[in-house]
Amino acid sequence: MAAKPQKDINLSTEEKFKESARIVFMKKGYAATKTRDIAEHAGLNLALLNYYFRSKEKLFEIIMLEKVHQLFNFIAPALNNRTTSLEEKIHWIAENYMDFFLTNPELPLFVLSEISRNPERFAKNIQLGNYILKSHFIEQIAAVKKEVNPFQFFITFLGMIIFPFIVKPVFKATGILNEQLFAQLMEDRKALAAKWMKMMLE
Amino acid sequence: MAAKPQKDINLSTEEKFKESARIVFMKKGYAATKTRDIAEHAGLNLALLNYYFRSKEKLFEIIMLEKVHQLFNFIAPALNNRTTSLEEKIHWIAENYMDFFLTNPELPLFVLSEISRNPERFAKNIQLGNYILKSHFIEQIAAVKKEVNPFQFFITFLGMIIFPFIVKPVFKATGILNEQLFAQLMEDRKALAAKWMKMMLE
DNA sequence: GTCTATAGAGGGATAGAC
DNA sequence: GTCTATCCCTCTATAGAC
Repeated sequence: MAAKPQKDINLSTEEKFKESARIVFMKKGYAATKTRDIAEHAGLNLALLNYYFRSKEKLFEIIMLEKVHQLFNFIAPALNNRTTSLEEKIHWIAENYMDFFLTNPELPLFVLSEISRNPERFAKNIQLGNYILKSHFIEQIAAVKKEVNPFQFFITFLGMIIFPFIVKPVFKATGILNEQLFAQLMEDRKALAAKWMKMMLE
Repeated sequence: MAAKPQKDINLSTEEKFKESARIVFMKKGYAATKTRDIAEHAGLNLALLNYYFRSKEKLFEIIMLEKVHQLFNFIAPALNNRTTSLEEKIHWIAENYMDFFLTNPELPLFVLSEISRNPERFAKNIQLGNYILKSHFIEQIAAVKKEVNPFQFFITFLGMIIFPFIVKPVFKATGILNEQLFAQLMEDRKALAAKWMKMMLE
């Protein structure tokens, strides 16, 4: 078996910067992040950041775009799988979205707050909106519940999964939650979200 | 009838600063806000900001505390009304929380993102956590659904109401939503959220 | 490619006149 | 209380040696 590549150590300088930028930007957001924070986190010289990325803004755009794509490219395809039934989709989404956010817990609040602070930057993504609105999942929902706007179900289902990750910091600060309890609740929530969603559509 | 007090015009200098600080901090967040932004928005001299509030940090703490209290002091009492049935609470909450956020649409994302960026500042609010966990609403939920942690229902119900306001900027940027459609969806959502919540508890 | 040194702008805060 | 002027530190970005 080949030697496991030593993570971080063998990364190129550029990759080390990006890796640190992901961590620091995600934690502090664009405005509160200093280029020095990123350079120090990476253990690299500050001047190199500008050598590789020209500016803080440019580096941020790279990371942000990457995170937005990571998020939407995971969420969107599941909605458009034309080979699965509505019930199958619901179970798959509840299970896999939850796992995705359990491994990327900071992603939703980061993306949502940065977009809301600077919406112009994302106005180009109009196709994404239609992609979701005209997805197979939405069609299937519309077919079983004609009276209600299917978007209402979609947003509720998404909220069941994502909202806990958004309010976690608050409940942690108030002492209601710790990481272990949260993980357990989210594990249980996979089945609950699927059950509730199906109930809403009956 | 007494003359209506002229809003804004007759405010004290201190109040004018606070009013502008609310708007600018809510829109940009702490880190991206410049004290000059606030002074300009208020049409006042920058030096006066420090005269009245000592520092940007102190002014922010005043606004932030005010917003957190506004949010939690609205949310919490409804949960502890011992004179209403579970069903009555559900209807009241769906209707009135929604109206509250319709008039304060930026509040949730502002409070949630600023707390998650600086959780230490709010570690003192431990009593709030227990206040919610031991609320009459949670007790009533636990009484009808013993198998599931009542917190799961609470977070879902809250998410049904708040989550749409958090993702609104994204869906606006992608062109799915405009303000008018959003308002209509939220109006419909009052009844839907109550119906779904009752369904989950049956 | 990587470093040191520093330019240059921005932004929080204060001194001091009125 | 309110103004002008300005201090001074921080932060982004670049020049230039190696």
